[in-house]
Amino acid sequence: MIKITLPDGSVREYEKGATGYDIAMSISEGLARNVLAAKVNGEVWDATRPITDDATVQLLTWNDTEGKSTFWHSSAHLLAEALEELYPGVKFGIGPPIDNGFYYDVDLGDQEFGEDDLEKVEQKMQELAKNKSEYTRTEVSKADALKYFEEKGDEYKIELIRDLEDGKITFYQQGNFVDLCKGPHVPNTSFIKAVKLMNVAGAYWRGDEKRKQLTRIYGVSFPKQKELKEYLERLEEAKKRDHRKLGKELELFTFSEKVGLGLPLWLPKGTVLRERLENFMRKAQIKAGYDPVVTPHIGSKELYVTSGHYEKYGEDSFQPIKTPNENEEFLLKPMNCPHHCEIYKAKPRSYKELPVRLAEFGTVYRYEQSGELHGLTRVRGFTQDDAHIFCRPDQVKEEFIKVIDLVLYVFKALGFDDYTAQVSLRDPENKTKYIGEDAHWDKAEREIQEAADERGLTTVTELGEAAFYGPKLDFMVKDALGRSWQLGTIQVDYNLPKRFELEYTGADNQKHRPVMIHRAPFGSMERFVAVLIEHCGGNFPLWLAPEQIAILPISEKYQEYAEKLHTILSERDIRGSVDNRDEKIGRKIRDAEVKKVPFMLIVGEKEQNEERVSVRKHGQGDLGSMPWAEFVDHFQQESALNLN
RNA sequence: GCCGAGAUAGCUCAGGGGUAGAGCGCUUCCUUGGUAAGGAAGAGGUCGGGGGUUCAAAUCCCCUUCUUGGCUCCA
Repeated sequence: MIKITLPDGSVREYEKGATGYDIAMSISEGLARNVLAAKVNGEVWDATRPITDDATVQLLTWNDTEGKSTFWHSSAHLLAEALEELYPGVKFGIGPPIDNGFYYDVDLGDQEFGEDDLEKVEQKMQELAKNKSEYTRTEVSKADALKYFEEKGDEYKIELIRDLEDGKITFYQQGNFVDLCKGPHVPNTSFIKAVKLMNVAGAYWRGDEKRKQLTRIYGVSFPKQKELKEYLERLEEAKKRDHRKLGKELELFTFSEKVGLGLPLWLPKGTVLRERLENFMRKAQIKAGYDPVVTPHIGSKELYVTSGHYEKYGEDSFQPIKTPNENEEFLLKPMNCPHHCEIYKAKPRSYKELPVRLAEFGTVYRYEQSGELHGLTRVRGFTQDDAHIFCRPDQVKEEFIKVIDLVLYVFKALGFDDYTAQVSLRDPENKTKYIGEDAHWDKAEREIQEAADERGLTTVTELGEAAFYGPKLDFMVKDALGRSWQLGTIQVDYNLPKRFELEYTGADNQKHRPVMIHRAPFGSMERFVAVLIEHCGGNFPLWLAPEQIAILPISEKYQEYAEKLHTILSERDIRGSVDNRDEKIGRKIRDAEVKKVPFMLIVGEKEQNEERVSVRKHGQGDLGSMPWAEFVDHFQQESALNLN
């Protein structure tokens, strides 16, 4: 007999070799039907794998993240089985579960595969699922594993096996399909009741663009048909919040082929929104001790040779522009920091004046691969809410913490509570990618982590994600479709001060080198606005709304009063317009609701005679009538709540 | 840049080898109204661009530009 400890702390005895499924059965049949896998001593196992020693066991169902990924992993195998039946000779790369479903990378040889083929594969998967084929696990020797795939002619699996340790290799088989896999899997294919293949994409083998591109098939699956339906509905809902769609509908921004790809044009309403945000940030920065500066959009090539950016990115950038006579080369600025370094150098600095914090809404231009451009989140010209802090080495951590506070203040003001703080460090395997001294890197990496800890941030650490000149702390936020974007960023840099020979005079009357911190709480105005649009679904906080009120006269008889109100409100910095179209009030209300205008002021005979307004709030309906002065008070209170 | 999908009226989209379609928007007229679409009429498109096949191409084929789902990249 063996002793099994369950998550509630209870201990039960079972026969040696009992499985997760057996344990579930002993609790309830309903649970047994839903068990997808079992976590045995912290490791996820098949629910059908015998447990031979005392263990702590947690049964995993669809409600557990690990249960879901087991389910999706098994679905990927089912996809592979279907593909093998439909496309004999297909070779397989990898087929893992992901956040929302699974994929399999396959090499279909000369056979063409497009989105039209997905349905056929989907049907085959459903057909195979009904066979209730068990996923069986076998341990194989490295030699046997290689032999199997050599005979099958699958060079990708062979490559994977070569990197594995003999004695730790397992195969899984369901139906006629055998795959190299460490598992675990759900007991059998009939668990998979609903499947949807989402799309096809190209993906380089092992993520290396120099290697062969495989066909990646993405799918999602569920234990119930209803859950698939709900998932697809949620996806539809999310698409309605897509900033590209709302940006067009709400007339915030546009693109023009003639202007160029990845170069956003801000429409009047989008500009109002952006300027509100900029002013908000300006105020916050002044309060935090920043000095605004302004620098040109271009800089001499020499500036970037000095900074090291030219060496690193010169080839992959917009190419230099030249003066007609002297042939001097200038670059569109891809960064603001070199300019700011020169501002720092404009006069001798004393340790007493540090930290110097130079802030600029600096527009930069970077060549991004055409396939990577995406709405406002990935563009070729964008404005950073940039600033560079020049401080003494002993001030780094304190300054870092102050910047974290600023970022958190901004996020809080805008209701961004669902973000991830990511500490991006060097790839320890590949230090040549980075410039600067080891000791500096180590100190900076340590200080970033300490600063994050002191502010209670939950962080994830990513190796190899650091900038080439220093480690950073990034704030990542997901868009409507679950894609992760970097917003705020804070980066320590020991490199540029050295390259630009920045100095300050210390208390010892000696020259010392300052440390630079690059930081941008929004990141870029473009990306931030994109994520903000999706975050609030186009229903902006009152202080940001491009149009805060719509004045709606019942008929043209009350237009004069409506115009008078408009003037009164404008004088009080309330943004809005009069809808004087020849339409009924119901229509005007509908249109203002669709445009997501926060307040509608309906004025007719009663209101005109008594100097009142009937107030209607977006999404809430009629709030009744009040004297216009009372509305102004109410409005100003509400818009002031948001720190602006 | 690479793989897949797409581009038809201002917007959202249907159609598909033989006279270019709908809804919304726009213009004009009627209507002067009370909390999410009043009525009528009208204007508006070389079907992204170029080439080919055909008696005939928006439709089929090739090239190209842009958009888009991914991959790679991202100072």
